[in-house]
Amino acid sequence: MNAQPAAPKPAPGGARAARKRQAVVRAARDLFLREGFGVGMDAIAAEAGVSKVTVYNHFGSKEALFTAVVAGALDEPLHQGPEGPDLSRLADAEDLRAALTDAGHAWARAVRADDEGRALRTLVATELHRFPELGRAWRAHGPAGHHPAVADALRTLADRGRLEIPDLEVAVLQLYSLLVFPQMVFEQYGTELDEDLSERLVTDGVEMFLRRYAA
Amino acid sequence: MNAQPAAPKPAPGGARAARKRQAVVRAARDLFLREGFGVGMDAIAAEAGVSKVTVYNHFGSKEALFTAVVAGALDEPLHQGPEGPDLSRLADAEDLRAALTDAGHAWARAVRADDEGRALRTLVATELHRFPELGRAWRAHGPAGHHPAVADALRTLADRGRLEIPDLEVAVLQLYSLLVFPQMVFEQYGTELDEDLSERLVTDGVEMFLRRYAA
DNA sequence: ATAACTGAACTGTACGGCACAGTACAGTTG
DNA sequence: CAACTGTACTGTGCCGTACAGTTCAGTTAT
Repeated sequence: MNAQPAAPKPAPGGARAARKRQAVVRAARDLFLREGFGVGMDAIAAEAGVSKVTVYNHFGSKEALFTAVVAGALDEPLHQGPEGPDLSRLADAEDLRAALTDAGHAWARAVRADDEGRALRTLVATELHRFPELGRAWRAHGPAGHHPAVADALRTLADRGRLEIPDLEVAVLQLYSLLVFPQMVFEQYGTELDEDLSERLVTDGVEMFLRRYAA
Repeated sequence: MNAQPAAPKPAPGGARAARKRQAVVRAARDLFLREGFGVGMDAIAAEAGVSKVTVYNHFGSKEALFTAVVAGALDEPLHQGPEGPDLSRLADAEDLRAALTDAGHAWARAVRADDEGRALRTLVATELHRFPELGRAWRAHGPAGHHPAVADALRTLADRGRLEIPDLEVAVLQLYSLLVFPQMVFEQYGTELDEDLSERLVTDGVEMFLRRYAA
């Protein structure tokens, strides 16, 4: 007698199973990001080098596969921010201007190089109304996710008397606005911000920020 | 003898035809924006109160309908910027800070209220690889579209000695970065920027801009 | 002017073809 | 023995078209 009469599906377990499952996840993520939710399951199975039945043995339906894969991609720390290390150095930097400029360039490069990030953003933005469950991970992936780390760095800088920040929340957003948002917005419009302009934006953005908040 | 043996389809002309056509366009735009390209032609025809054949008599295929409707929506001046008028006043304003703040609030409100604009952005961003023809209108709809007007306003202000702007292109982008981009980015992530924070962002953004560029 | 005529545009339904989600099953691999 | 494969199958949904009948706008005839 099954204690759970509505036993949906037992997910396969084992060494091979794990390998196949990972192959499916990778293929599904790539294709979903490139083609959107409209991609066929046959294509995913083929890309993964796997039978379609195997896909259905691991994930019970297309929607389950989609949410699992996308939620997983959103939670990967890679997309949360490969620019973490710079922040710890920022609070202790001697030359604050140089440190900020370096951080800005790192951010700009990260945003520009992150093709998967852009695809992920547009994909979730379009399918969000069909998969509301993704909302949580989605908002965590947004700018509010990086928020605390930058806020900490700025706060310690203010505590040490190197900056004078009346409204911390605003200052954090302004830093983002000057250094990363232009990259993100233009990237969404497919217009590549050329190297030179990007350079000028970062250095001048740092200048602007320091003129406002330097003690 | 038809001089054009490959006569594709003559689009219907006349008073009634124009009405029906407009009904189709409206319905298609609404449904495409709400549901994406996946919406069925039957649904569009039903929403327009029109037979499906009529749709195919006007636009020959689903893709043609899509490109026509979306390109039309992109070209509508409404989405190009309902904030035009403020710019002409900006150059002549006595109280520059107040004028900039007003303009910022107007922009913020416009971006926030423009649900169709957001839907349009995500829709085109997702389907752009399948309809490359939209690229032109798409980029014109982006921030580079408003660009010239703002650049003119800032240039005249600089010519009159009220601002000191070494790099006009950067200054324009910074103004956008501080006043509009935060709204756009958060809006894309579904996170509503609350009223108070938005207010502080605008006033403080203007402060920052003026401290950098005021003569 | 009113009635009859005319042709283009529109309607409703039904259908062909195709792609795709999900399943069944018999056989294979580790 | 559990997981995987390959193929073939069902069912469904949707694009695009065919066809037979109806509405509409304008022109001509009376």
